[in-house]
Formats: sequence, structure tokens, C-alpha cells
Amino acid sequence: MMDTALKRGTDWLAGGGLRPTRQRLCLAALLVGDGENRHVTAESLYALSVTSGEKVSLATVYNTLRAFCEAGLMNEVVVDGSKSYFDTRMDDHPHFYWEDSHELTDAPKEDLAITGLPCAPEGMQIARVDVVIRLRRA
Amino acid sequence: MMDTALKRGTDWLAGGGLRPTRQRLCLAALLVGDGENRHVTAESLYALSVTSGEKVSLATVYNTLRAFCEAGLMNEVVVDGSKSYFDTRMDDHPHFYWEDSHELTDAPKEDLAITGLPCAPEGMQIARVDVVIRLRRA
DNA sequence: TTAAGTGCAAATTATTTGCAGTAAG
DNA sequence: CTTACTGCAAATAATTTGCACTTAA
Repeated sequence: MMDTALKRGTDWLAGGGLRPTRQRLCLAALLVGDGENRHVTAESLYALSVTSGEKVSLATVYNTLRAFCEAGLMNEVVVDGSKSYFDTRMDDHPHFYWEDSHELTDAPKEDLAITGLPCAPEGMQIARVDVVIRLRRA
Repeated sequence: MMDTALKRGTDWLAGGGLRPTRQRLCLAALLVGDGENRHVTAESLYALSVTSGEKVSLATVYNTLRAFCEAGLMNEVVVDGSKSYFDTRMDDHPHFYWEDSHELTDAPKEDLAITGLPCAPEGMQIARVDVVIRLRRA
């Protein structure tokens, strides 16, 4: 009997039309295995893979995260000039960025709305609107 | 008679309580000399200094931009994981990020409003809300 | 079989730092 | 004077790439 995390990862990969290699399955299971959405950096996902016993090389983690984004399975979120965060949740939603711990989490979307968004300039379209709520210790 | 750009730069520096060295005056004049607000990267400001004839070393441009931010004269804006942008405009306002040219410009603020912003979690306060409108060629 | 995927180590890019020299107060 | 500031070159940090090897289809 196939464990749930692995199955979820397999399905998720298939959804992106990506070839299910050992390393991709491992990372997919770590990312979506519990059905929750997750925010990682290349470094943090690499650490997870090491802990899980199925180590994937750091370069491959980078390449794989990029592949997942290109396949439309994840989004890259930019909050901090120094690192890239990757989010398994695909709908447009705001983020909390914890300035002291450098962590990224989802912010409740429910009631948030942006009104009076400027029109895109001539010949351009709005690809996405990123909203990052920066939190500081009170 | 002191030229306007230089005077503006001098006043601006004084406002931050920073010692007016040759290099800081040069960069300040390039940044606020025309009274407009401006978006630069360390690299682009360095290039400007070279063109202006008053070259400032790249490392000093980095250190100086950082000093200007700490003095509350500029803000760092994060849009792209690979570079840091610095904005001379200090009020909270949205930005346009041109995905193909990697340029950052101000978006009209007038009518933009965010409603239903989630409350800051326990013990935290909202330091800032960054809104980046990503533009793509239509 | 065969093109896509992988690991490693070396290469890049953006940024920071150590330190000896220079200048502002 | 004396402490902050500067420039350079070397150091870091995050990410990418070249290339020989492995593996899914």
C-alpha cells in the first residue's frame, strides 16, 4: 500500500506533466505530502530532504523548484532581496513576512481587497499584484 | 553661486544628519538633484556617478545607499530576488515592476486603497505593506 | 535507445568586509 | 587630532551551469 504523502506527491507531479524521478517524488512528497500548503527556500527544502533520509543535491533542489514553478505547480514569492521563497499555494493571496525570523507565511485572504488599482500603462497588462505585509515585533 | 542640484543634495544629506563627504554629495546630487524621486540599483547609481565624472567606488555606493536608508532618506524596495532597488520617495506607495526591462517605477497612488487588511498577529505590528504591480507586455 | 534529469564542482552575480589611507569636525 | 568615511581587493551568499553519468519512457 502506497503511503498518502507519496501518492499526493505523485499526483501533483503528474498535474504538472513532469517526469516522476526519484528526487522529484521526494521533494513533491515533502512539499504537498500533507495536503497543506508550504513556503520553502531552496536551502530549507534541501535540509528537509536530508532529514527525510532521501537526500537530493542542493543544485537539484534549485533546478527542481524552478521546474515546478515553470510547470505552474508553485509560485516564487519575493520578499527579501537575499533569498527566494517558493509557495505551493497558487491563488493570488497576501503574505506575512516576519522581519526578525525571515519567515514567510500566508496571510488570511478573506477580507483583503485592493481597490483603485491603477490601469496598466499602454501596451502592458498586469501580470500579478504582490502584497507583502511586513511584520515587526511590537 | 552653488548649483541647484548640489544644494538640494547638501540639504537632503543634512536632513539625514550625515557627514557631507565628496562621495555622498555626489550621490545625493544624482539622486535628488532635480527634485524628482528616483529608483536606482547600486549598479545603476554607480554608472551614473561614472558618467557624471565624479566617480564613486561601487563598494562605497553600496555602503552609502545603505547609510541613506538607515538615515531614513530612502527606502529599499524588493521586487526581484536578484537585485535591490532604492527609492528616494519615502511615503507608502505602490510600484510598477516592468518584468521585461526589470525597471521599477512609481505607480499612481491616488486611488489605490487596501481594505480588509488582516490584523497583525499577537505581539506583532505591521511595519509596512508592499504592493508591487507586475507588468508584462500585453 | 535516447532525451530528460541528476550530482558535483566550478562559475556567476549581487553584496559585504577587512584594512590601510584620507578627510571632516 | 581622531573618528568617520573611502577604496580596493578579497570574502560571502545565493544561485546557476558545464559536463559526464543515470534513468524514465
